[in-house]
Amino acid sequence: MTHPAQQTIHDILDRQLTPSQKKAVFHREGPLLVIAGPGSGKTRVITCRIAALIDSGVHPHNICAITFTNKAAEEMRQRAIALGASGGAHISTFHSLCVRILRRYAQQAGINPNFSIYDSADQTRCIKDAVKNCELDATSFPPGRMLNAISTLKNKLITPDAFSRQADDYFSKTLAKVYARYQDILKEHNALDFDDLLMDAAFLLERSADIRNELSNRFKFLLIDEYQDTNHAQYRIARALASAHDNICATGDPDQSIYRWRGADIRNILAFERDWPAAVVVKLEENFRSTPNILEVADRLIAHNQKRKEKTLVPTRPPGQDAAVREFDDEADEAKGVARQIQQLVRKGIGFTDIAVFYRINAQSRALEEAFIRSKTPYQIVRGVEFYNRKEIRDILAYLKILVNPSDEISLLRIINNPPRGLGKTTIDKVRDYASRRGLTLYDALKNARQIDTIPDAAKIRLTAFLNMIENFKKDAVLDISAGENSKLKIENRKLSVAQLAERIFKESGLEKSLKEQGAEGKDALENIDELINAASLYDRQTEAPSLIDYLQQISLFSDVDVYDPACRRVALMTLHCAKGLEFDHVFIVGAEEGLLPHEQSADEDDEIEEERRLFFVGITRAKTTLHISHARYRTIRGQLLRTIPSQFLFELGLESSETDYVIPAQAGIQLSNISEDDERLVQNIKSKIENRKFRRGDIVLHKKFGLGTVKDFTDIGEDSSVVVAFNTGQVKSLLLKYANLKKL
DNA sequence: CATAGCCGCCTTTTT
DNA sequence: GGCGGCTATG
Repeated sequence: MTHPAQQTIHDILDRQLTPSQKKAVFHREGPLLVIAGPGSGKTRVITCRIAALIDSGVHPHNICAITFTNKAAEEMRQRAIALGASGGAHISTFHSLCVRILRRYAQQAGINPNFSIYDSADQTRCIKDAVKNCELDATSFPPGRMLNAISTLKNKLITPDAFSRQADDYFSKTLAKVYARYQDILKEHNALDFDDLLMDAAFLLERSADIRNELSNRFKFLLIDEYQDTNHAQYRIARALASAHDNICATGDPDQSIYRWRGADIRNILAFERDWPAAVVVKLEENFRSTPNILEVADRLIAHNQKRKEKTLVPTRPPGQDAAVREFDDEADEAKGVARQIQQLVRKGIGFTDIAVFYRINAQSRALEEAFIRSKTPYQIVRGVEFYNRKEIRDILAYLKILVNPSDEISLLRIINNPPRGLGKTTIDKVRDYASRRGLTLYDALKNARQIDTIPDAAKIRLTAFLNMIENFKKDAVLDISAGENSKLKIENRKLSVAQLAERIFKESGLEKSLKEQGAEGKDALENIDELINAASLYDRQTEAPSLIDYLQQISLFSDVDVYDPACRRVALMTLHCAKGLEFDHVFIVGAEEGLLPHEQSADEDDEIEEERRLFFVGITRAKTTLHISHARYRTIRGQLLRTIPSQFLFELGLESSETDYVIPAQAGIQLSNISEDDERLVQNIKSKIENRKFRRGDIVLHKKFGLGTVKDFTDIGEDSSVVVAFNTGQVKSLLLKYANLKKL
């Protein structure tokens, strides 16, 4: 029997795959480890493998592929279908898979299936409460540090109980208490954080042999991409899912492991053969992406990592241009330089889509953005979560979350008096107090508002009105997927789609009115809400069984790269972390300076430096044709102009330093432009910029917010210099120089 | 109870 | 130099 899929897959096999790629694609039963260097066609191997499995008679339903991002999952789905594989294979991230498992087996996992997923802002609120409840000082136990520590524990599947048993010093003991309280708070809110999704799923699978067997037998073939960046919880989940058959195929590259800080454990991939002794190992070392010039640079850099299995990148493309390292005065200059280079590429007929700029930290995007606007270079900043972090978006989403999960106190407190409806702190505190005395959730306490004696009648009426409004929204919502196929039916029964519901809430909650009253100020917000409603209606149309809870959980797992649109003709700007898995013809990496790349927070430990090096390696190996690396001599960090030191990685790439300047070894093949730059001129330039930061009485200055003004006083005490300005608006302000961004005219 | 204005915090990377 | 949170004031 020949069906089209078979034809296609054999075509690809014969014409396009290398022998080692074939070996991975057609490996049938048992564990398989694919160690794939950058640009080795790994993604294609995985999609071909999915197609080949289906082709050989495996039902798509029995295949589970796990990718690193939702974007990668979506792409893989489409590629597999393009190869002739019918849809139906489960392809998603670990987190999405865990959400599905936890919803399906909620009862056995001991959770309510309508759980909210808390992001870092929600987590911060909870941890602050937890620290407060433990009667601790927030300054000695800062929320960020606590959350980090808890996240690390969860990634290692250490429960509060287990941790409190092993805690021996004061900090650990305190942390154990906070961790336990934090978990209780989440439980009370019926919420899980990102790490809980993994931890709860892992424990569920390990505790219940039935569920483990059921899932392992459903997913007879398990494929895990980017295995080098899995954490311990994910490893345990993978092990459980493969337990019935050992048909686990892991792919990855230890040299591209860049998420150690998030709990990723490189030992997972290094120990794969120990965990699955029968594993067949396939190495893909040929690189089909980059020119030998680029690969040489990448190779030379990564060779400096000590803890590494030697691996070579075998180029297959003909030689091209050498990588260029450029030096600039400061970040504005650097951004301008990048924009100029891009214009040159474009003049040669290269499309904006084929160009990307990578940086270490998000804050670096600002200078680039300014330069791109000025040079009219179209760009897209790949930062997806930003949209969902906007105040107005979070507001609407909080209303939606309350509908599915009334226990979600964080969301409830966000909206109860937003827009203002006369429910201030005093009233809310009284309800909270009542709730905690009766052991009720805040939402249930609202239902009893009339019985709370301390609350004045007027406030009782407002509380009830709020509650009625929410209950009213709830009536029209398709909350649940448990209805499954019925949900389309429900929509016919005059239930509202997610988009319609969001729109109704926006109008009837008063949010729209309050934004409109703000006039121009609220204009952006109104547009954002429009965009949210559009995105929701896209969800409604593209999802088989749309439901509010599914929608909310999906967008909670939305990531930065998920917004990257290769089809829009713009230069892509993103962090090096986001760049993983992507490729571009022309790549710019900016800010190759000590403290930035490698980042100062990672400068202490060798392991951390090695990870920074891998991060740079990932960036370099995204480039197909040309690679441009740059650094600036001065950079403004937290409002201060600092002299920088070129990144040690530049020297490892083949740059050597003499006392005053850089010398390029002949064999290194790296061009250093701007080298003839007149140092005198540079110093003048920088000096005048610094000089610009000194003021005298009577100087006319321009401030972004307050406009023109006259300097009344200036105290020059270095970085904390302050300046007193009488603005033409009549206001007299004392401003800290390092933050004020005053322009001398 | 609402609002404006001030203080102090944080800034690495993200599912 | 932005933002949330707190406080003083209306």
